[in-house]
Amino acid sequence: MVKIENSKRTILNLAESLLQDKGFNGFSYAHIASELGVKNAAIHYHFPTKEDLSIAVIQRYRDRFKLWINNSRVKGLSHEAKLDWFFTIYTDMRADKGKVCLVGSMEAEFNSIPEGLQGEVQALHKELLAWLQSTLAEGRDAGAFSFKGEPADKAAVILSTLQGALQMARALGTKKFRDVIAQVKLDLLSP
Amino acid sequence: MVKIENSKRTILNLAESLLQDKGFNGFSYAHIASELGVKNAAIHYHFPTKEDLSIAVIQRYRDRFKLWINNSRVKGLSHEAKLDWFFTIYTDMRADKGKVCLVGSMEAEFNSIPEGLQGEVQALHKELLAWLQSTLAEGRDAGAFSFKGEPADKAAVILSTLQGALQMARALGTKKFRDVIAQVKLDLLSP
DNA sequence: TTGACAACTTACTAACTAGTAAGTAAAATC
DNA sequence: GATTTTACTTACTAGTTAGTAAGTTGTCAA
Repeated sequence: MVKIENSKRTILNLAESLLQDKGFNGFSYAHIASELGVKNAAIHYHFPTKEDLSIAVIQRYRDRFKLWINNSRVKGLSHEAKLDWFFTIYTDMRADKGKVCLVGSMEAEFNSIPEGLQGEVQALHKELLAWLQSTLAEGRDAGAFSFKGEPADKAAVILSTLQGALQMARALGTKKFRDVIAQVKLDLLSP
Repeated sequence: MVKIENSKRTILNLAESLLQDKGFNGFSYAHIASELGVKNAAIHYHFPTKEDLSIAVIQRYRDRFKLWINNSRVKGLSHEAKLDWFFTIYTDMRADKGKVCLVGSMEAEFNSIPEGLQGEVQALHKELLAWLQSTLAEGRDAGAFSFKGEPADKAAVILSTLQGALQMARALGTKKFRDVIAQVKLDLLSP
């Protein structure tokens, strides 16, 4: 018996990576198992079903995001720096083998993923939106951002843009992605 | 032999619908065949491989879009009405069983679709961007739109937003989608 | 030292996948 | 009226899928 340390975490890492790379219908237990050098059944031992595994990936991501935004390092940033921090989450994904955000990946195949997973995706999307909304609201009140309309709507626009731009970059390249980020900031920062 | 009139077109319609609903990895020849009341092999007769079929769907969509934008009905519209026409393409998709745009669907699973299909998706995305870019440029020159930066970048932002918003709507509902459209227009139309 | 448990492997199933080859019947062409 | 072509069906293959059941082995606690 070859022991892999922290199997559960390693499986989650690989599953997250595959979800962002190929989507729910594009990856299999065989992919994970072969990459890990174990048999399919070993994955089923830790996560009985594909739904269980995918849900665990999203839940871990939700926990991680919650930790980040409650961390004093992020809380202490200026309004503009908070926004930049959020954007780096997406630029980092793009830099990491052209990954796409989990939410976008799973919403694109929303109608062919299990119900429990749909619920997790919905919850994550709401949490991302909520943070961005309040960050935009506070930033505008403080004079750091300039935009018309409701912070909730502007947050939905910006999050949709980031999600779409990561996908666009797969066909049209990273330069296009960077241009989008720059344009979003231009729209938001100058008066 | 039960004859289906215009089989080829009917198959393309169904395949397009399935691609927008479940994505490339989420649909099979069996889905199409059963919906059509024929056997799998009948689909293979018209489109030998899944790649052939998917490419044909995108090519037809590209032709359709080219026809639309060269049609005098669209060419004769005001700048604002042109933008509204473009937005209705997406609101219609949302209204039609929560479909997602072809480009977004296939870019989300870009790394697990055939190469030839990737090329078609890329070509379609470029064509959509090109039209939107020139529409934005002309509209701003004429004083109908107001935005900072390059039309090419603003077009990439708006297209990414629409693409992301259709996906977002699957988890968060149609109201959120309409809010995004309204916000994009607010950002673009008022001075 | 024993026995329980964790973390696997082996071996399997049933369903589904894309794709093929050969046959058939109606319709169009000659 | 004969022949070819079109649009299928039947029957199949080889590979992949998620998932299960039973057996194995190293580790650790009592």
